[in-house]
Amino acid sequence: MLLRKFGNRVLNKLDESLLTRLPPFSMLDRAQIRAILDQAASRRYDEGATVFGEGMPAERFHLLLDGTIRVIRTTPTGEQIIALHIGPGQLFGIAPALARDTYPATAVAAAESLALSWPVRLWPEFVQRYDGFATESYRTLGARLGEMQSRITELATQQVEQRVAACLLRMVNQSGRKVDQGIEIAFPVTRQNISEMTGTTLHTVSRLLSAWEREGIVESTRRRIVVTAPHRLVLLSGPAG
Amino acid sequence: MLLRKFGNRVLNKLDESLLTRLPPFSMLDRAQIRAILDQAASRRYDEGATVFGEGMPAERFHLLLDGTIRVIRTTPTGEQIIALHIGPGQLFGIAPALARDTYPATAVAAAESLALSWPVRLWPEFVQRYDGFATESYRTLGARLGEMQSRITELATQQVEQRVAACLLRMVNQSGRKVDQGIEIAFPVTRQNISEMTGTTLHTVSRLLSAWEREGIVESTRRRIVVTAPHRLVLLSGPAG
DNA sequence: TTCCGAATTTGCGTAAGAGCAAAGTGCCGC
DNA sequence: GCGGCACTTTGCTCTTACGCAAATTCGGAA
Repeated sequence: MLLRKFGNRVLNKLDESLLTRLPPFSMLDRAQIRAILDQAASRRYDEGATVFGEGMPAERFHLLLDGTIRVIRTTPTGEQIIALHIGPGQLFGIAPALARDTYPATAVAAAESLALSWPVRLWPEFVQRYDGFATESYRTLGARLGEMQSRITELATQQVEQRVAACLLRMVNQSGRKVDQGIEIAFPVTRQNISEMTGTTLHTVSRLLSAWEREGIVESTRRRIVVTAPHRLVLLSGPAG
Repeated sequence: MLLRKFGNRVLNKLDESLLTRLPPFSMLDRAQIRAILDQAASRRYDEGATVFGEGMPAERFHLLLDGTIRVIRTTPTGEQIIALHIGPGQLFGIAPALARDTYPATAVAAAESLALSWPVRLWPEFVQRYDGFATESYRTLGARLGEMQSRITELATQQVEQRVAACLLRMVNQSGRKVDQGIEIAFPVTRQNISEMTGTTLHTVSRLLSAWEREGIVESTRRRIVVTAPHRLVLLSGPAG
């Protein structure tokens, strides 16, 4: 894990080559990357730490280097729902891209994480000065929009079992890591979390996971989930899902 | 209704002053507007006509002048779900803004509609040449993203009655027109349509509307809905909704 | 005006999943 | 190594809203 190798203060040469591979910066040359990094602040977040809160003035935009960020919203009655997960290499909190002056959701570190950030005033500058930056950022946004659309469709038409299966698959695809028994979701997830992603209750999720464990589709310990038979989950996630 | 006044071929001076008020063009001067209009194609769509289909190559982006466009998605099993409604003055089908080369959803005229359109290759030009165009477009996109987020939250946490109430209110806000008895939704809506927006069945929607009609909250004829007591719908739509 | 089809209403049985309650179990810090 | 807390499991009941079926009505076209 990056955090262990590099600590949390200084950006060094390796970070540079790392950034070069990330979509938003993939089209830039070394000097440009250097200029961008010089203006960045880097910060480490403990698990559970809040990066920014819903409604707060959007002062900075962020790039996740390592870890996982959960973007959540809270309903008037206090229930939380998880909008999406951010993985390494993704921009987040990009309110300036949408001409917003306040964050529309809360971002919390789902696991120990490392992120860069820049003041929002630099956004237009990046867009103007760095070719491909805008395009790549908006491509990401488009993908995110598409994913949200899929979530809506899912919530509206599928039943709970299918939604939970799809949710596991999504997490596996986005941040699965290969282990002996199958593919492990790379960040801690509770039943409660899954219920907040799929619009159900932790009880129902628990029952489903228990059943799937009996059938050999998943293995789980507390807050860790390993999918041992992804193909069977695909079947469960629905027709042509 | 605009269509009756101007027909469907020629853009005239009145259109110009109309466009000036629309967000994407609000910051431009007369000459710029003229230039933009010169490159536009205008087209009329009958109710039910398809503007573009999901998966089709995105060749043009559109601006709705009059009417209502329904953006829908079809699930593998053939169910339709309505992603959002576009009202006059809004851009739609702006795949180029998200670096997509194919439309992510289908757009159908919910009522007789009039729209301008431009080839996608003009998008970068508009963004570059016309100050504020990009900002305003992305502001719209941000709002749309926020609305989708709300829909997800709603679907995940609220129950059917609240969702349907919220759905009616949303339509009333977006395209309500004042009539004697209250506020009428400006385009034809079936119970089926509402069920496709709220993730329920037409039966349940019908039952709810019947009940609300008995209580004097709405009045409806076939495909037309008038909300007579919006405040009571607000209460029904949930705590602090 | 009459007729047809689409849209709507309503009843009834039922399944899915929520809600409540309570017991169990791993994990972390001390 | 121990205690406590957070997370998990499981049983039971009950409500919601879905699914199916059938009757009804409205509105436009001929």
